[in-house]
Amino acid sequence: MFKETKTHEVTTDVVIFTIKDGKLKVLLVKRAHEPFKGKWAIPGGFIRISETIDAAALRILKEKTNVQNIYLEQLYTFGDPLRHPTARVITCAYFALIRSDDIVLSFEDNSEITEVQWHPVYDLPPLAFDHKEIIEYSLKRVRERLEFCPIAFQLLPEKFTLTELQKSYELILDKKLDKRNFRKKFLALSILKELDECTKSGSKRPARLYSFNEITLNSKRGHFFS
Amino acid sequence: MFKETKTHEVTTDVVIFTIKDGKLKVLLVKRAHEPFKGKWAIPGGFIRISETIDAAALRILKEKTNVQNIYLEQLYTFGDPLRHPTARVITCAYFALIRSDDIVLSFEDNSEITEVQWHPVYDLPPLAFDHKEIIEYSLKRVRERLEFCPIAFQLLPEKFTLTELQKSYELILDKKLDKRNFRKKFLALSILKELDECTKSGSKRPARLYSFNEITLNSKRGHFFS
DNA sequence: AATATACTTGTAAAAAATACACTATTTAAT
DNA sequence: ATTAAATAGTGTATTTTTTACAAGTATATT
Repeated sequence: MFKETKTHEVTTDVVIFTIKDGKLKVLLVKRAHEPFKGKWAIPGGFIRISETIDAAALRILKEKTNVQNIYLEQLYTFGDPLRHPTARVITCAYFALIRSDDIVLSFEDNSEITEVQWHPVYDLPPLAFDHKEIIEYSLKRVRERLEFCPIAFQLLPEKFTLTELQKSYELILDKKLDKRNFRKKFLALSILKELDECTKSGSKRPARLYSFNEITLNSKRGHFFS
Repeated sequence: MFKETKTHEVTTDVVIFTIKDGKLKVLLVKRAHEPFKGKWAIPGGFIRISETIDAAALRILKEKTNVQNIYLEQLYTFGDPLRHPTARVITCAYFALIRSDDIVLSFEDNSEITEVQWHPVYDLPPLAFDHKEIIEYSLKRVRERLEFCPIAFQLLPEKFTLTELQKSYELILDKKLDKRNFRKKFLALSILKELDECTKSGSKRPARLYSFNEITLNSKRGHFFS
């Protein structure tokens, strides 16, 4: 199919999750050019020759969201020769979790992209390349991580209620959890700091606010220790 | 450090584990050329332009061990620009578990390699590139897998005793396990088939032989279901 | 004051993990 | 034939973890 002399191109694609409007969403960009012109895709780009892969993924993330210092983990490297219709492109995929609040989506005008937007992960448009598979696999990985490591806090604001925390778990795992058991388990982990504040009662009974203690995330297959 | 026009090279390296002489070992090759001439390294090679990454890893594995149909899982992609002293080489690392018995190590004469040998994983020689890190990370991953998935059977012969199975766990986890609890847990999993045979008493009391029921391994982050 | 809504809390049962010591079968030596 | 040495095999009690499950509390609205 390809001449053996042709070289590989190496990219990184970043699946960026957030919670917004009570839904779990991923960031997608609309492609300006062929292949897959007009189709939605995960943000990505070429890895520069003197840049680590992590740095490339961070750069992509920052270009689109202007966010730094977030949880970013290498997911898997996808390299089927047929994944790109006209070239051999190996992509090292990452996933990230961010709070969507204080984020302004952006893209350079002269770019490969005509739009940037959050899409509900359980209701995605048709995607370019193998990006559907990459997102599904990301979701699987995030769920695995959640079992061992409270990475969901990356999706929450600094101060949050236990109900919000539980909701983020439910969105990711896509199932209901028992409220009392959830709270019991989390409080036992002693990674939560109970604050002296409550929600300013948007309505109804105010809820206690919590924040996370500093925890150490090891981003290369992040397990955590408090 | 590199001109941005220079292209990446993409390789795959495979950490191959086995149990031999009562020790957990990895397969290393001695490099014939610079860089790291004469140093031991994990077997690896370039990914061909129309080959999947999995296929490339299998090819490397087969070249050195002539083994096929074994557990092979993508580990991580290492891409520090400084990991190779003179080029930008991104490597997609895999690990594999094989039985060393019926294996004849081999390498082509006109090759990059002057020797192929098993080395105890807890007593490694100095290694080329970042291969020490890659092996350490493999070991971490194998241990993680072992918690959920009895991949250790890949290291055992067709028929084995429970003591041999336990020993393989102890070698990988590098700690002693309780004999009764180990047996209880494994028998409860009902993935073992008790055979009507016993060891032909090399000495002492003969031990019951078992084999594994067919289990499905999902090699892309293999979990298993019996 | 009554009502609606979301917040908070505890206990009992089941399941899983752990700790722990003796008997059984064989070979080799006397 | 008896004994010693080596490895195989087995069960129970305790602790820990997970699960299931329902009623009272604080605030805002009417």
